[in-house]
Amino acid sequence: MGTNPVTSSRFEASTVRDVAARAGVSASTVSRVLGGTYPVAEATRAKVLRAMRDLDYVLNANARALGSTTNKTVAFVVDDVTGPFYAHIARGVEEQAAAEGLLCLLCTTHGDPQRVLAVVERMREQRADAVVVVGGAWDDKDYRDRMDHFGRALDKVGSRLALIGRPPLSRGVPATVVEYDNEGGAFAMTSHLLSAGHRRIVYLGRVPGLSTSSQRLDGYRRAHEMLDVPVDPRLIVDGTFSRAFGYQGTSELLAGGVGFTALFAATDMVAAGVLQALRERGVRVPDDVAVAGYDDIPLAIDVYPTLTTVNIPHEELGRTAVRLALHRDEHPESQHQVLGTHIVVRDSTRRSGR
Amino acid sequence: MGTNPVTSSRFEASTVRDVAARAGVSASTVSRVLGGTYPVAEATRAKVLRAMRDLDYVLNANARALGSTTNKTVAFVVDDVTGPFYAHIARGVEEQAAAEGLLCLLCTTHGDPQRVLAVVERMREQRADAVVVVGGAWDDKDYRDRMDHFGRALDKVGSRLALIGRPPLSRGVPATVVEYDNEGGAFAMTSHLLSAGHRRIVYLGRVPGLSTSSQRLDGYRRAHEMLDVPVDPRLIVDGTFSRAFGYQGTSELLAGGVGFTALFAATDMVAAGVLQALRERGVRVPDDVAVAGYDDIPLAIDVYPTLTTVNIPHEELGRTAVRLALHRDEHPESQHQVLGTHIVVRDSTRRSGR
DNA sequence: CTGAAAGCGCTAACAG
DNA sequence: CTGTTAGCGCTTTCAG
Repeated sequence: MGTNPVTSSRFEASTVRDVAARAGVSASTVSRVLGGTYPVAEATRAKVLRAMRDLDYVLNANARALGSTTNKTVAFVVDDVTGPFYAHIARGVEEQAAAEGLLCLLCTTHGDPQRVLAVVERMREQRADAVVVVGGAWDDKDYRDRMDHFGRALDKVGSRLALIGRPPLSRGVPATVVEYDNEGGAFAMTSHLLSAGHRRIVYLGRVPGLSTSSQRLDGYRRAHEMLDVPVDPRLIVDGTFSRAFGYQGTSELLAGGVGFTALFAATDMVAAGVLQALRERGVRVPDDVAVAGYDDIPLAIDVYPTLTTVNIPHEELGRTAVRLALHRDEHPESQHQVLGTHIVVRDSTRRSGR
Repeated sequence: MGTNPVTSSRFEASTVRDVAARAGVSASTVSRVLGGTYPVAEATRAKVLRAMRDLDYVLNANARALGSTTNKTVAFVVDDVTGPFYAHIARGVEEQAAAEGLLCLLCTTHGDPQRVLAVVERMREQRADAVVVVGGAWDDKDYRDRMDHFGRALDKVGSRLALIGRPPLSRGVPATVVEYDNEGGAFAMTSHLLSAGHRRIVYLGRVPGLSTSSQRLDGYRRAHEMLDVPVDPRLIVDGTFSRAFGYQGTSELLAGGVGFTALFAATDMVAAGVLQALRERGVRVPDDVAVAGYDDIPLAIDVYPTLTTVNIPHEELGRTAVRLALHRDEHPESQHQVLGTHIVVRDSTRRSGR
């Protein structure tokens, strides 16, 4: 019974045929007990199982996938796994994939469109069951044409493009789209700020041409219109979704002399930079300036003060995208969904006095 | 040239044979231009390439993998992608895999040993080139036996077990191990605290039986011995690597009346909880209590005050593990490496006055 | 340089 | 219930 010491030579792995021979049955029978989905005499099955054990038989997934149309995998394509925003979506994707018995391939693109192309091509070769793409979408024609192409290309090999947090593609392009209510979240947050009496609210980190950004800004604007509060254009500051920009943008804002009592950061990461900049300049939050973020990543409760922000159902986005994409034939009508967002009020907008 | 509108029926994907027929050559020739690694007349190659384009030919990775021994994938097995600690290692793994032309499979186990077993089995079926496992290792025999088994089992199908941040397996078990200097980092940090004059340093979040934990505690102890500073056993507090424990453990400590001037948290996450608890009780950091963490995750610069911690080369761990595992035949001797750690001093231990 | 033929390991009709 | 017979799509000798 004792395991053999140190025998790490490269053995030929045993195959169905080897198992069949040892069990004294045919290869098909072995295949049948492997599949489990076919009647096999209990005695025979036992013999086969035993032979498998003895030979340490390992199924060859490639051989199985060949012949079938699917590879039992879903691909998750993202700029960078390192961002908490993406990491949580990744978890949802992985969990749903696992629940459906599929493996999850992780592909990063580092924002390089060229790499996205390569990745999609690679996934076609892999015959991935679904390809989930998440990350900012640019509102230009080139971009949409390319995504349209991906949708069709994947469909052609029986795979499926699934988009998270991006606007839908052209009509008729086969793809699954799961969005979250970007505009609504921004509207709710801005209303929260306005109803606390703020009249000069900075929107920090607009990224022209990025769908996520325009939607959030739309919400910001609509809330102002609702209450007939004019928006000073100088309050809307262009930038990027980064901590560094949050810091720098805030510093410049303070130096620039544009007055404001609240600051709505484009993302929580931006807000983290904002808080640091304010702290260094002795601006108190929320007493001097209220601060809000967007995304509700774990960081939001670790910064000081804890951050009021818009919650996005990260994991559910991932799970839903995978589920819809895999079961597209059963629910062809619900291939475009918009999940809800809601604000979470914490200390960065909660005023003690005044 | 206009793309055809909306034709999303399921076509039979074309095969090498289809391409061959259209190009007026044999399947082998097509295969040869696919491989690229064989002389083909320029004219022929052009014809073939053209036929591929016309037919939108897509290689079938499964068919290719069958026949060859490898699937061109490395698997990354982790408790939970969501933790920044793991996310950064994942990035290293993914990057190195991509650099070597391999795909990266993401598998999560949620700390369930049963799932690890299932995952490893699944990876054997996939014929993954390497299986990278990261996360705490338990110092018991059962655990080691199981990992030994995995190492051998993977080896048998031509794959490779790669461990990150875990102690090596039994002698002779084929596996790649990349550790980081846990003990050294803790030693350096504790020395830093001791040399600042602290004599009562809490170690918060010891997890009995977890290799990472014992190594860190060893470093803590060695630093004390070095300076002949006795360690009050009450200063070493058992717990878990979580934010929640950091908060709760600190609260109890403050209530318990055990005096201390510095607190070394087992991880940055724990430290985040510590800082919150201290702040709520009005204990000033670093003036009343200095706080240090371990891991140097991005969070460390977002908490207030910024956290002094031990840096771990996350990405390099991932990259190195993949590189070593894949090239094990070229460098059989260097299959166990220990990467360095170093402390990063920030505000949580930087005293202004006194 | 190119074609014909055989086979990777498994599954899926068809017959028994 | 079980064995036989064909492939799945690609690579790879082995001959031209």
